[in-house]
Amino acid sequence: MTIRTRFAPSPTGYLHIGGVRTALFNWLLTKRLGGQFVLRIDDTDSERNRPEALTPILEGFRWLGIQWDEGPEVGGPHTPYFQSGRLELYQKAAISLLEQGLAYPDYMTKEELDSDRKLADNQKRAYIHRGPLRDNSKDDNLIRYRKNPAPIRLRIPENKTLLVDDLICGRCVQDSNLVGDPLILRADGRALYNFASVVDDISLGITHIIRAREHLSNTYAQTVIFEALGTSMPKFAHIPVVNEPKSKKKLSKRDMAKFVTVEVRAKLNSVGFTDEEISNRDDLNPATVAYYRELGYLPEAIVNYLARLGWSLDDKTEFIPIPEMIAHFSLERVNDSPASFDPDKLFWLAGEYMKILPMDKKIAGCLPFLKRANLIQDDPNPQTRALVESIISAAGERIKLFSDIIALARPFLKSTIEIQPQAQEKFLKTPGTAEMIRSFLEKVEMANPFDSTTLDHCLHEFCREKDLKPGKLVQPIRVALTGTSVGFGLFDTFAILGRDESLARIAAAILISG
RNA sequence: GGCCCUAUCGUCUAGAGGCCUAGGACGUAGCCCUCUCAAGGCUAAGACUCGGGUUCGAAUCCCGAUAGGGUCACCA
Repeated sequence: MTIRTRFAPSPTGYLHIGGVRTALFNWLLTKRLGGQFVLRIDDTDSERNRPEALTPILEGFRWLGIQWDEGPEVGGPHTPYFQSGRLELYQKAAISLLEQGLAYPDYMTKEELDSDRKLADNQKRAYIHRGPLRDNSKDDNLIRYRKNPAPIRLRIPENKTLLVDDLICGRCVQDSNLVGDPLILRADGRALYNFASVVDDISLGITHIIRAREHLSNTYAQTVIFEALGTSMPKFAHIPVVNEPKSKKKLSKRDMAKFVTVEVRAKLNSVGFTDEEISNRDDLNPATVAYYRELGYLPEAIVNYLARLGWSLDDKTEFIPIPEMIAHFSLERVNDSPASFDPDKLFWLAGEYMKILPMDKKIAGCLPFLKRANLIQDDPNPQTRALVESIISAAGERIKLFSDIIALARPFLKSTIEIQPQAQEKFLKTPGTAEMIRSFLEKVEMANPFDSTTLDHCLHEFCREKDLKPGKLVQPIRVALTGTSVGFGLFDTFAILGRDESLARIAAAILISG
């Protein structure tokens, strides 16, 4: 029997980092063992459900390369893969439990429940719900329900030890007397997540349920449902949660707004997002995948990073391409304790993947960022493309994120450069600089051909003649050519700019300098 | 509060009783290389939560304390 796993997101409008990791572990195990990975949409809560909120999730997974074998848009033998389209299934299952006396209708009002809960709270004990009809005869319960439909609750058996054999947590036990009777179906026939989830897992033939640790305590009640529905238990693996950076708190979907700090906002601004867009889109947030995509992170880096968050290949390997990951992934090497999300390490990994990215892919990745920054046209002509290529090539390993191209390429794609005030002060305004640049300009004008080798030779010769350290000349020239004191090799810079533009910029700098 | 889970450098981790004077990685600091930056090379600081056992021997097993987290919804 092949394994079947699933990931069941609710359509929230964004793909959460923690969720992706859970999905990834499911996917990796499935690929490793050769089975099907199912995407199922948990949209039972109609209030929260917006159809357009699904697209970002699907797009996110596709971008990451995590392809589902069954689910929305790809279909499969168990269509539909939306819980909203499977309501009948849950209703049937709930009624069948009712008929067997394993569930009962509960006519308690919200007010009654609330006051019971409050009472328990005041007495500092856990509230364990037991509806009045749980021990009533099943026939009578059925008659009452038919006459007057009410919410249906599962009848948790008394004095039993509920057992979850977890692939990661080991054998976990819970006294059934400490588990309240969970609601499984609302009076209007809509199922609740914990019930719908089990019914679907059974109907979809899910063999391994890999999910976040926070679901472990739900699992005890779910084991009762599995048993009541007459199927064998799937294998459970409750993976540790992802914590906030440098924190012991869960990286939660609630309260995500706090991650949009001034630094985050500045990064988003720098790739062209307005403050308005940032506040209107809830996926422009470091807790979502879209954020990293918009900043130009390579998807492979995110997958690699997330896989290593809680899982390790061995005692030293950090860089693990996806095929390798699939070949070696195992639940045995998933850690037992929560892990904090570390943006710094993700950033480093993004750079590592960028280093090995072929040039054509690098160009393809950079172009959209240049367009968004209005540095090139929508449909760049061959000359522009060639220029961009030479810039990317000269930038080398300075590009870690695609968005890095914006700052790096700006001096070459704009006809007028802005000279940074500090750079101007430090490298152009110092005494004697104007004269030095002027005489260097005279020498450079003679350079023929105007290429790296000749210019390199020319500069070193000049420095020897004037008894100058190359650095003393290079920095002012760099500022003259690009407006900043950091950038790529000076001769690459000359070569990209070309003779005329280079000479013009140096001449302009002499005026500023002198 | 009840119940459950977890506990190695700031962070991610290796470690399944002797290979551990605890290894790697990110980050940090310093040095080297160098036309700046990036990359690269070298070096440094930096951890077994605490207390009891078990054992010839414990980061590793057991118990307890402590701390953190999760969960107790007509949310998913």
